[in-house]
Amino acid sequence: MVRGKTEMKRIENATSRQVTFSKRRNGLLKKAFELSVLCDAEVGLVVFSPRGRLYEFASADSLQKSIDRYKAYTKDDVNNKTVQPDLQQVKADALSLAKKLEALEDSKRKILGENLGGCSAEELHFLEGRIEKSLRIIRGKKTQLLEQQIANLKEKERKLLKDNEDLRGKQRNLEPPLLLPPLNCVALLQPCGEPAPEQETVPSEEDVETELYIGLPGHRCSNRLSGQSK
Amino acid sequence: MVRGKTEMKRIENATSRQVTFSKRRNGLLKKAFELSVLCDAEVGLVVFSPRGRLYEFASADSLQKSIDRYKAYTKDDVNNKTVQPDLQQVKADALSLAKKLEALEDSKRKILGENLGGCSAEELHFLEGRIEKSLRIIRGKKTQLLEQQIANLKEKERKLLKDNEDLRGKQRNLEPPLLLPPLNCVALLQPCGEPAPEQETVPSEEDVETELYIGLPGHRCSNRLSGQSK
DNA sequence: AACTATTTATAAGA
DNA sequence: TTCTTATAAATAGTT
Repeated sequence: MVRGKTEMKRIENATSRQVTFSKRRNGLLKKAFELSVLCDAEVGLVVFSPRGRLYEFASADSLQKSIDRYKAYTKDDVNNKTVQPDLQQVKADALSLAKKLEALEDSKRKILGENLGGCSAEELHFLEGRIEKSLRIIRGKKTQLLEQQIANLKEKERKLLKDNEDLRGKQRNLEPPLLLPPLNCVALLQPCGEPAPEQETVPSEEDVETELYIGLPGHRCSNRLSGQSK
Repeated sequence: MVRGKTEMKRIENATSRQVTFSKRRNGLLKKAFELSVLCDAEVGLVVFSPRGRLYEFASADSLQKSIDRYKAYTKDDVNNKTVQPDLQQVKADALSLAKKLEALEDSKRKILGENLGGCSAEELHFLEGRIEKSLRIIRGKKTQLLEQQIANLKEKERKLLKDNEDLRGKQRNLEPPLLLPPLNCVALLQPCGEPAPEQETVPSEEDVETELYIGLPGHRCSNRLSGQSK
């Protein structure tokens, strides 16, 4: 918000995070209060600091009252207490996971070139090597994938060309040629707008194409028409 | 807050109150979100408009989760002042952590070029860019670090050379010169007495300066000496 | 909803 | 933590 916009992501430095938390928590509580007073709204707010401390605000008599109203509003009271298997174990698990997570996050950040503050030259050198290797692998994979795509496309193209060839062959057998070039302008324009299937033929005469561009600016039926002209 | 501070009391005009409610509600929700992201805090917020409509925000998986945590927190506080999160909470936390961990591990693997099986070409391209950027950052940091080391070493070298020089100077004072080239050199060299090794005497006409350069190749005392020679 | 003059909030530094 | 300060954000009143 100040001295350069702050990125909307977790503040890495623990101290600034704590300071910012204090300030913004106060700001938020204040805003909540103001909203409730100015606009006569009921506001309930809970904030848990990263270290588990609770801060709350309620414009109603109590936060519980707002919670109850919330429950009533969402009309569910899923508040059942089940058995308590060993809590200690689960807590230990969670703690361990949290530690792993933090270590992993740190590692990832370093790999991505963030938060390199405490790195020695050796560490940086190691990272560099690791990342160069990764880059080679990724590029290789990418190239491979793209080549595969290209191969697929070529194969498709080949098939389509073959199909076209076959179709053209059949059509020649069915339709004997009707018209000759100079006359075909009239015949050409008439059928435009009718959804004939895609056909492609080799345009042998230059005048045909020219004729068509002028006749139908913007919606050249050239494919179909030149096809039929044959 | 603008065009004259607004009094902190209910806005009487119903329309302004409604408008202000909209604006400030959004502001409050935004602030709540920012606090949770920037400071890694758990925030739960409910707002009921004067007409009873509900607006809510929760940084946790659900607002219910934050409410539960609130309950657990306050209950513990009442009971024994010890933060003892309930089992459900801890289990949910552990589950959530485990999921995050898995996602992060996967992400890191991909960044390191492992496990690229399911990646699309776009994804690979993105990874590539990300990693190139990282490589640039890391290399930059490394270069910077190495340059710093070099600078430090040079500084040390400079100091050592100076110390040497000083030591040499002192020594000259202690040991009267053994060789007495031209007369004027006697006076000159006395304060600059030298332990033999690098002493060459090539007395010539413009002797003084020449004399000195030769005497201390590389670390000319010329300043001091030539100063004296004047 | 958009604008804009001001007030607030707040990041960084002391 | 608290104060200061420069600057980004929020927003009251207006259109």
